[in-house]
Amino acid sequence: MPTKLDSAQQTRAKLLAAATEVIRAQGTQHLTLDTVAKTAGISKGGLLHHFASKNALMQALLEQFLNRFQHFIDQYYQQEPLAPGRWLRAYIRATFADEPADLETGWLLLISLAEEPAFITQVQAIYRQFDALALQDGLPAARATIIRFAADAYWINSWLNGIPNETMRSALLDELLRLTHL
Amino acid sequence: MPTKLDSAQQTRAKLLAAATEVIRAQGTQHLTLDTVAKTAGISKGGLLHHFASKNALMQALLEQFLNRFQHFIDQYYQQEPLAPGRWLRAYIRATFADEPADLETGWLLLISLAEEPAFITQVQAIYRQFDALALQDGLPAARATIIRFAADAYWINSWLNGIPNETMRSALLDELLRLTHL
DNA sequence: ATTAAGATACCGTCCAGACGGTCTGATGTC
DNA sequence: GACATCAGACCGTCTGGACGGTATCTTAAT
Repeated sequence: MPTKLDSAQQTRAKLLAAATEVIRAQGTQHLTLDTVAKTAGISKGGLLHHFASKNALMQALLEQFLNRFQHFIDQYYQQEPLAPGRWLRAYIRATFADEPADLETGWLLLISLAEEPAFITQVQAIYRQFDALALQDGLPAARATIIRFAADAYWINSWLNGIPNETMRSALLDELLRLTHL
Repeated sequence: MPTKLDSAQQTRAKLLAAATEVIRAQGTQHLTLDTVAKTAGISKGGLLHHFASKNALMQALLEQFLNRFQHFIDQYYQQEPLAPGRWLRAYIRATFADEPADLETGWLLLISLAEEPAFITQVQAIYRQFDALALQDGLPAARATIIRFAADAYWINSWLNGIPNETMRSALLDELLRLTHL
C-alpha cells in the first residue's frame, strides 16, 4: 500500500519531470516556479514544500542528470573487456547512447546552471574526475583527452543541430572507438 | 579631429567592452542594462540610445565575437600550405590561439544567448557553415568532424577548467594537428 | 476501534525587489 | 535652432519566495 512518503517521492519526481519538460519545450528562460508548478499540475506552494527554493530544484535536476549519465558509463564499462581505452570506450558509448531528450535537457540544464557559481564548481568537479579517469586509461594523455573532448562536443552538437543521420552517427562512433586503439 | 560619428562608435565600443567585462566578471545573470551602463560609466538612457534594446546589445556582442573568431581562422588559413586538412588546421590554430578572455566571454555569451531562439538559429548557421568547410577539407568525413568537435570542446573546457598547462596544451595541439594528416 | 495530537503534503495570496524599457529634459555641437 | 548624445526619474511586469491556511495521513493512548 502506498504510504505518504511514497506519494511524496512521486510528487518530487513529477516536479522534476515538469521542470525538465519546461526547459525542453520553452527554454531555460521560462523555468520559473510558477511555470514548473503549473506544468506539474501542482501549486507553487506545493512545489516550494518539496524544493525549498528554485536553487534546490535546479540542484536536484543537476544531480538527476549526472547520476543518469554516470549510470550509463558504469553500465557500458562492465560490458567492455579489460584493455587500454576501456573507460574511454564506455564514455563514448554512454555519450552516443543517451536519449536525445536527455541530451538536450542535460545541455540546457548545464546552460541554465552556468550562471550559478556553485553549480559550475560542481560540474568542474565531475569534469576533473572524468579527466583523471581518461588519463588513467592506458592511452597517451593527449589522445585520451582529445577523444573525450570529441565525445563531449558530439553531445553538444547533437543538441545544437540535432542528432546526425544514422550513417554519420555510426561513422563518428566507429572513428572515435578506433582512436581508442593503437 | 574626431567627428560625431567617431565618438559614437567609440561609445558603442565602450559599451560592448563593458558588457563583455560584466559577463566575464559577474556572469550572465548580472548582464543587465543597469550594470552594463554603470560599468561603462554611462547612464542607462545613454546605453539605450546606442542599443535600442538589450537584445540589440547582445546581438552586437555575438557578431563581434563571431567576426573575431572568423578573422582568426582566415588569418591562419592563409599561413597554411594548400593540402588536405588545411582548413581544419587553421580552425584548430584559431581555437588554440584565442585569448583566454575571449574564450571565456565567447562561451558565456553563447550560454546567455542560448535562451533566445533567434540567437540559437544564428549560431546553428555558423556551425553548419563550419561543418561544410570541414567536410570539404580532403579528409574522411568522420575524421574531420571529430577533429572539429575536439577543438570545440577544447575551447569549452578552457572556459570550464581553465587553460591547461603549457605541456598539455601543446601536446593537445600537436595531437590534433597530427590527426589532420593521414 | 476510536480519537486526540501532531506531522506531512499541498494550496493560493501577497509582497518586495529586480529588470527592461519609456519619457522628459539637459547639454553640447554644427 | 536642429540634431545627436547623454542623464536619470519613472512605470509595468515578472519572479522568487514568505506566509497562513486546509486536508490527509501516522501514531499512540485509551
